[in-house]
Amino acid sequence: MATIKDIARLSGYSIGTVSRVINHHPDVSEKARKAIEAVIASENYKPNSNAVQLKNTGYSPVTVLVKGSRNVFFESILEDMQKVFRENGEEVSVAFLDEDANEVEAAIQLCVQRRPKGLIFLGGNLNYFEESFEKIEVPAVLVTVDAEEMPFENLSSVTTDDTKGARDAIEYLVSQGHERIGIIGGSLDTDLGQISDFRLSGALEVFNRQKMNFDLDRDFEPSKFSLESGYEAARRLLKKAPDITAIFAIGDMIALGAIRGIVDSGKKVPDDISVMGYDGIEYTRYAVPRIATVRQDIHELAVRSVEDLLWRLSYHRVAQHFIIDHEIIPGESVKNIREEK
Amino acid sequence: MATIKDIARLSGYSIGTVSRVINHHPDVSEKARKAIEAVIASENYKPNSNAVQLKNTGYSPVTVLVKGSRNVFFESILEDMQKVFRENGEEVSVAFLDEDANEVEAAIQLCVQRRPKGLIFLGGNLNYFEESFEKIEVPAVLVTVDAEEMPFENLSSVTTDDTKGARDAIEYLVSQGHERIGIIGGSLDTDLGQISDFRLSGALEVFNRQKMNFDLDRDFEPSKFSLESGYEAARRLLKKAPDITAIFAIGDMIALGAIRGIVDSGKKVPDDISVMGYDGIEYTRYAVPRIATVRQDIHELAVRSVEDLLWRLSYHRVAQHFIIDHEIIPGESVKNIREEK
DNA sequence: CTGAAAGCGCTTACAG
DNA sequence: CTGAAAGCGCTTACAG
Repeated sequence: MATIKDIARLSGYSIGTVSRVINHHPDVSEKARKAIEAVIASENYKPNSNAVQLKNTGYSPVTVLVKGSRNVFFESILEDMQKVFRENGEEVSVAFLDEDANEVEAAIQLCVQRRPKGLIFLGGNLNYFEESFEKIEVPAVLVTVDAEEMPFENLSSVTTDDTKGARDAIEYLVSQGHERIGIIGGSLDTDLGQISDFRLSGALEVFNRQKMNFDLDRDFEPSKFSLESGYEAARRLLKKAPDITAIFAIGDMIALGAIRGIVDSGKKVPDDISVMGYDGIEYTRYAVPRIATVRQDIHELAVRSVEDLLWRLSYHRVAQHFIIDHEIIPGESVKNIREEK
Repeated sequence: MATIKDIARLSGYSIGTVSRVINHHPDVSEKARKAIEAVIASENYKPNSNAVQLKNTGYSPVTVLVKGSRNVFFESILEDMQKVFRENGEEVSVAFLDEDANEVEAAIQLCVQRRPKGLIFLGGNLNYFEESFEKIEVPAVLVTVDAEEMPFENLSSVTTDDTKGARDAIEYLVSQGHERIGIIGGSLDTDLGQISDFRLSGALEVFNRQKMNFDLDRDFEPSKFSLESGYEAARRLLKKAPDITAIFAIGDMIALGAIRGIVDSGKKVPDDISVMGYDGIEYTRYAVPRIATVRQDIHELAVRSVEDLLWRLSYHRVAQHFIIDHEIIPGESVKNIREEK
């Protein structure tokens, strides 16, 4: 494996000069540059990144911390992020965490060991950030949770407005004539810190404002963002609240599991129960029935996050907080029951 | 950020001794070990991995190269792999490639730049391996494609028998009374090198052996492993071959897309058209209808691959080739049309 | 514009 | 059992 020394020897220049052409320093003669580039090409030489990083104050590539490894929505964003990194010639490293891991502690560990030059959190819990993000010094972006209220100068965030998205979802169901609506997803025993908390609270807002009949004990079932969990939750919910006409699942994976749960309870979607999801993963457009959902702009979430980080890596920009649009996508899974009444 | 120098200074020992306790060398006095470990703990010190790797002949963590970034089946395997790595205290790095990228060239690049100590290929094309795998010197495992025939001593493989799996799938459809079967997935214009090629050829074997009515031009449609591609392929296939009673989609994602395509063509699954998938991703068990598929043992694929690599990293074992079981999972998406005749 | 030299944080023979 | 020193592959002032 060729090293910088080999290139120096072969080209007849010193390793210092070789290093300069590698790093595109201006102070190199055209002649030297040409000669050295030729040798680099013929040897198929690439700098050993360990050595490079050791010198460059020890910075390794940006790391994306993905919270929840079977999360199709996150995976879609991740895919787009990688494209943007690639286009900009930046390496990325990806680490997957459990859905209920403490991502900030994991990031601190990672900073100590590998010294990434930047971090992207795909999913996160604000409570963990509040507790210990101060120990992180590199530029970071929190994606899908708003960090505007956090007092950190090195933490940007890119999100949709989950509270409003959930409000819109419930209002959409109401507009279709639904008055008894159940909710699946998230949990009640956490402080306001995660996506699910915001979506839940948005939904509750509408119920309160419109003085709708909604009882947390009866009309709500907690669920993780998984098919299995959505399935079980739907079955439990139907037993507790047999009179609901619609279910708002706060994630599309939950909605998919819920639909199977509803069917296995002997009911039909949407004839007996309408189902609305959240996120807008690709599969909602192919399911039978097609699933109504709150679509987030996945591409925009990815591009904004990566570009913000890249800018801050190169220039001393301050962290920013972006809100990305969402949109209600009607679908076959929600029935308009207005006329029936 | 504490360095080994700080630990040496604080503990009163030399950096050499500190290094020895970090790496669990035997030749350290109990007293020194205790003292140094205490300082390490109190400083929350972790070795800078760039420096470590620079020295250790420059080896960075194992890298998993995932071919196709929206591949739910691969993602499930990846998840299990990460668990096994974690249990064994090994770091992993993940890189995603396009479905039709040349994974071997990508790996060569990666070896030059980052010097991973081992590689796992999640998906791959044997033709690329044949062309250039010889340039790779670290231990590697190819997962989901059999490399038994390849002449490489540092390449293990862990697969199911895709040819046989496809044979079993077709035989299952035949046992349910289907005689006119269409196939979606893969392509015709490649040499035998990828998963899709093996599955396709397994299916064709049965058609030939049983002298069934099957015409590649009429009864086959190429497709990538995606919802969209499966959808389009199913619609085209139904136009060309309106008399088929079943479709074998050589991947579950293709099957899911195909079902929507069938429905949008005005037909019902399974009443008009039965659909059989391949892989056994979680969602097949939650879809409506539940999807009949060839289930691969995802957990076993993951565990075998990682354990084989870890063994070979520590001991000079030779590469091995494992065949993992598969099993036909009946499902609501396939109708038994025997009695109808 | 170029080279010689110091140093990034670590490991590992080599002495003792 | 321990320390001093060389060296991994690179970058970057410092001279010239």
